[in-house]
Amino acid sequence: MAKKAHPPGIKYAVPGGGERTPQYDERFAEILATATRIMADEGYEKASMRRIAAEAGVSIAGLYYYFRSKEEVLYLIQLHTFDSLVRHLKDRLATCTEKTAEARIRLIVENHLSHFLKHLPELKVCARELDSLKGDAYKQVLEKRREYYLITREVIDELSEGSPKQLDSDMAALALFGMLNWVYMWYNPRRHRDLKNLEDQLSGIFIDGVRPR
Amino acid sequence: MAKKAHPPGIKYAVPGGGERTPQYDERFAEILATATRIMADEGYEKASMRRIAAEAGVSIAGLYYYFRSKEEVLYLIQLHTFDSLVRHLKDRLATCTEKTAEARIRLIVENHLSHFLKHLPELKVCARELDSLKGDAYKQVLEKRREYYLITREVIDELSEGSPKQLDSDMAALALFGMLNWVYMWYNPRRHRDLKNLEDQLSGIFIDGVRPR
DNA sequence: TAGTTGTTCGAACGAGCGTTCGATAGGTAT
DNA sequence: ATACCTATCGAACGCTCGTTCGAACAACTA
Repeated sequence: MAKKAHPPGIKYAVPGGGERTPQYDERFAEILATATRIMADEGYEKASMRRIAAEAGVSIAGLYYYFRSKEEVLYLIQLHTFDSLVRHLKDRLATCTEKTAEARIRLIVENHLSHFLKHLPELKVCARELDSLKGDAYKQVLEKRREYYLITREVIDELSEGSPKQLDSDMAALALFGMLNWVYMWYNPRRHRDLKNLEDQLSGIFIDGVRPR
Repeated sequence: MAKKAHPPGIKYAVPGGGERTPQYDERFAEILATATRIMADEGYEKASMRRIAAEAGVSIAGLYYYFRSKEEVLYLIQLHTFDSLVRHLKDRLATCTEKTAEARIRLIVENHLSHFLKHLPELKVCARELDSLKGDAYKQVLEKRREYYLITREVIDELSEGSPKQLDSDMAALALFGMLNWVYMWYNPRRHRDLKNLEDQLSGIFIDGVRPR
């Protein structure tokens, strides 16, 4: 009968933990990409499993061979995206030769925005649907977000060291994420082709806003 | 029979344009407030007319005596909110004795955040559901948003005058709105009771980030 | 009193939703 | 040839959705 292809024993698949045959993984990734695009366009609630199935070229029942539920689809998008975001950031911070806090902030902004450009629908879904998950799935994603948040706040603390104004590094970090996550509301691939300029503008404002004079 | 209570001749009611009896207006406002709270909690798509009706103490059909459609409810929330936001801002800018650009930016931030505190659900709906409207309704709300945007950008231009760095005032304005509109994602009435501090932190970062040294 | 008008409602309609079930076809191993 | 495993599907279930219809009730007007 073979009804369940989902990895047994764990509630949800984790990145790199549920692989089967290469064909399975490829199809899985294809469908997930389609779902991400539709959820980015329409929002999580409005994106229907029927439409995801149709655009991915699979039947509705076929969809449930790869995913346990609609919520799991959203969970996987968010988990993969934040995981990849954090992993890249750690890599680049580790191999960064520049040791100044300013350079590190620029690296964080650059990492976030280049990820954003490369995975626009993913980041859009993550920014908009942060609160749509519940229970364990929410907590697991929150954990990844928190990791990202803590790394950033630490660099901000370093940057603002010795400043005469009493900067609240929590609020500063949230202000930075606000700038960065709001980008999906106005970013236009044609009008903002110069990614380097976008990075410089945003990190410039933030760094001068936080660093002591 | 008297089926239509909606103001005749215009597609949608405008603020101050569709008034009827005081009782009607009061009930209208009550229901709209309930709808706003639910849409802020659940999101536009997930907020059902049935739940809005139930929590407002009215039947489903009764709801449609006051509103033509669910989309009109969202439209009215956004229109009223942005209208009030812009109107207050203009008032305060006009009666502002301080003439420096810095003081004006602080005023914009203060106006935005105090509005935010006073109308938390409204601002939350506006920030999250900016793209959920279509057609004329979307355009009309966009017009109000644009007015708000232009006022802000002008003050930013003034503030950054004479700066050595080539600041893109469009991006700077969008960065500011990002900071401000993201607040609803992390703001906690208990943890951030000191509104003045929140205002100072955010305007401080932005002003020092934009102003020439 | 009879008629009009503003407000409210129960009940339903048609559509779409997420999800499940049992079956089927092809490949692989015994 | 038989048994099993993977991948896929058509069809349906039960439910909720936004919206509408015709009727009822109260209040005012002629």
